[in-house]
Amino acid sequence: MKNKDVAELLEKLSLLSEASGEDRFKAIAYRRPANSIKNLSEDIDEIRKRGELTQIQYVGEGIAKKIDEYLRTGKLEFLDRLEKKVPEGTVELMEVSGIGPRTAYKLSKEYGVKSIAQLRADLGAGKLTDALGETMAKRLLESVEKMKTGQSRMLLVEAIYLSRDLVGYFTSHGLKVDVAGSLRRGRSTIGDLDILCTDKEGAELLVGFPGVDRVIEKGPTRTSVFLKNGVQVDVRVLGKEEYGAALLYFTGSKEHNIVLRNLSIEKGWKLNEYELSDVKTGKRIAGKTETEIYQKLGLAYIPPELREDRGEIEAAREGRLPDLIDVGDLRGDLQMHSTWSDGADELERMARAAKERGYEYIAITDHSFSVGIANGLSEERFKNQWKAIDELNDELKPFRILKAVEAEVRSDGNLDYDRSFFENFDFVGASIHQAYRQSPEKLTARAVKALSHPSVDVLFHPTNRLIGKRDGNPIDLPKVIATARENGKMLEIDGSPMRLDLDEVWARKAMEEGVTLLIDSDAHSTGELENVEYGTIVGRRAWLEKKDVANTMPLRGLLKKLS
DNA sequence: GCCGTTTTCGGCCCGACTGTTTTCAGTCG
Repeated sequence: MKNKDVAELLEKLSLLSEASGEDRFKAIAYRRPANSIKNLSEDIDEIRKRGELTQIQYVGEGIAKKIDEYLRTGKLEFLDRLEKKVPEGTVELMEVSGIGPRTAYKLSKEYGVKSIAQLRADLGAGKLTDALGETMAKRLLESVEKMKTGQSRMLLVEAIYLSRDLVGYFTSHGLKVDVAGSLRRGRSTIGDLDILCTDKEGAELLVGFPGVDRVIEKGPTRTSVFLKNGVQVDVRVLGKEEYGAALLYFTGSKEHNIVLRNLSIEKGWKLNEYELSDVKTGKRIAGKTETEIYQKLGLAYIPPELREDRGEIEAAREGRLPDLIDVGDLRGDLQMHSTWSDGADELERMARAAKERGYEYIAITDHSFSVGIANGLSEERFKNQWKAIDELNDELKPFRILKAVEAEVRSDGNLDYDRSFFENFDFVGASIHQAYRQSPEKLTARAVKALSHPSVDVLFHPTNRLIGKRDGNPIDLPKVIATARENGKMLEIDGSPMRLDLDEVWARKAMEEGVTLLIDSDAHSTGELENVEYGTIVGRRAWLEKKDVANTMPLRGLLKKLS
């Protein structure tokens, strides 16, 4: 799958055209299709082979030709030419927060700064103060130092906890605030937090938040700070009549907003963070609520999780937005661990905590024996575990613990136990943890083989990614999805905050192909049972409805599906 | 470079904040 490479290629073209200072609209023209291509769930090379590249949103003849050349030859002559026009280091310098194309060009061309490392050294030695002025030089030094410490995006779960602290702080001072930005949309990683309020004190109050390290900027309607943990928080103050427009604007995504603005322009209107208004008369058309603005634009209300310019505008216009799944729809959780393998809490505690959450059932999916490091179970130990499960099931009726396993898919695609032994389980999930550095072909073959095993019900965390630590395994997901569909097997959205796997793009693809999904916690302690909340957010971003997710079914229906 | 039920040419999202090249360009979201 070359989609990511092609998207990066276009982003590079975008940065280079920006840096070369020719036409800033060209830069935009390269960036927009990069975004569409990232959201494709089909291999772009397949699209190329059918000669349909120009059907991708924002790809015209020019870009199609470039993509074609790149995919066929692995290079792009145009890129080489463009790179020669721009001084070495320009594009790299633009990665620094506070450096845009003009400053990057100036620094590389006139002051010979060739890299971020050199920028850091030169700034540290005070060499660039003449070029930038004292304030800018100081600011940029802070920027590059911050990059060095590797501060990047937070996990969704970290952002959720941090936002609770912030909201609590404002609430304790009598202010009502809303969190907008990518957190409201539920992205799997969050860069910074955007907080909205109608109270003028809001901007001032942020400065007094105990976690604040430094104020970046402070105006009457907008204040930005860095917290001690490196996270940027922005507070925006708005009037009550503007609040819906502001919420819409600051929730984004940027791409979604741009489409809304273009829609407004078509109608002779203008949309900004204050209102939807008529360009000619200047008269306000809407602004108090998001719903009102969508309505005036001829659209149904679009839930924040869908606002990514992935077809939601058309769906809203045609009245075919999905009725998104809610975490309360889940009646059980089909992946969790106990002290029988690598969990921190005993079977009984997990079961009682799950029952407490209101579940009708859970599956205890302790590891199979080849995952030695996770204390995987032998057949003998499983038999003992089942006795314990039977006793608990008697006690907790009608709540039901399913006898289950997270079965390791070994390097050759085989599972740990004989087929006859697997028949004792109510539910079997297969996972690839070991030997994940195999070739894409081997990894795909393993997943396909596991999904073809008669006892396997689901492939857990199909790509095995760990957000911020390692990319997903390079498996052929379209093939895995097709295999799951053909064999009537399920795929999982693992709610563990570092996994969230499948991600929203592939979960949506699986759903569209008719594959049933599971949303599980993969909890290793009772506290982690809440992971299903994060998994459900991914499910919502994947356009899933209740009917698309098996663990929304009542126990009886689920057992029927599993049999 | 892309796009078009007014357009195949002439547009391309919009505003806040900062620093300072004191009237606006650069950067960001």
